[in-house]
Amino acid sequence: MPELPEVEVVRRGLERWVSGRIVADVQVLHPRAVRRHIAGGEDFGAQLQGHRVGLAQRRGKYLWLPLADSPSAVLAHLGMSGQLLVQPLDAADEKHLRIRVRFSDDLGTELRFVDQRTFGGLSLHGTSPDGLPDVIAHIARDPLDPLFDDGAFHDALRRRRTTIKRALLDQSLISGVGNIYADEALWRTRLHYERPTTGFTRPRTAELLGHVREVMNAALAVGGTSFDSLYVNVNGESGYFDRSLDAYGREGEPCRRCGTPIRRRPWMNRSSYFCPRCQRPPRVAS
DNA sequence: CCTAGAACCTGCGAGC
DNA sequence: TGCTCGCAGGTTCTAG
Repeated sequence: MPELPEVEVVRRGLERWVSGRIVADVQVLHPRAVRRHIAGGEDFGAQLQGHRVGLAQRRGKYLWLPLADSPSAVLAHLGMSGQLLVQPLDAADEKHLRIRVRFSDDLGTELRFVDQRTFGGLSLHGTSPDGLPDVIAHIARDPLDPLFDDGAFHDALRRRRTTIKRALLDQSLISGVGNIYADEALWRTRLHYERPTTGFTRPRTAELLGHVREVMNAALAVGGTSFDSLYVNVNGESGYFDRSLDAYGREGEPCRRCGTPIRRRPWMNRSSYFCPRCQRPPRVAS
């Protein structure tokens, strides 16, 4: 489910409720949840035991917990339906509870990875000197990262022979953008999702990036309050979804700029939402 | 090398 | 009621 803003909310929750604690015990309840940990669930738990968790980090939609005393980290991806929850020890197990992590303190809470569709998962990996888990070296910086290079992104965009929404979802070009925020940023920029990237001008790229950042920051501002409790709740519903979306999920509803009904088009096994008047398709679109 | 499409899962709501 | 179909916010592998 989650895109960058939701994952960042989770990261903050982990930093507050999990960082600094020492792992006592790990239970892997579904093998698919650790499939990226090649050595398997037993090994995953054994490797974590006794280690102190460092400050939670994030790049794009990936987040990780460095082990304070080793050059490795627990990498997490929420996939489509993943949640990381901090729950009281005696709370009933969630239906789709996949991994449980207990700590050697008396705070009375544990970390749970819950995931219905099992596209997400946890795994342990070595980290490079800058702290990045080695398996996500190909993931680009995200647009909220101060070191994101707008000029390099523009150049890479023009080099690609593809269309703009595909490029926005390509995590090796720019990370953290998913289907919702792609549609939202494109609506704000008045760009059709099938616009070829080749002809992008510098100002157009700059405008698009500006809107990507705006929509993410807006979502972050709303969702950022939901972790201020005992629970690290990711379950999406940052509150932003219901109220503030201009394009995504609004098929048939009037465009907030021009009143034209928003359209939904099947696209890459999912959907694209756009205003047919504000976001004109390219002339030679297929 | 690059790009487009399928595959990986489970559950929910709509329609018959 | 119960079945099938379409749909869900992601990533990765493979075929061309």
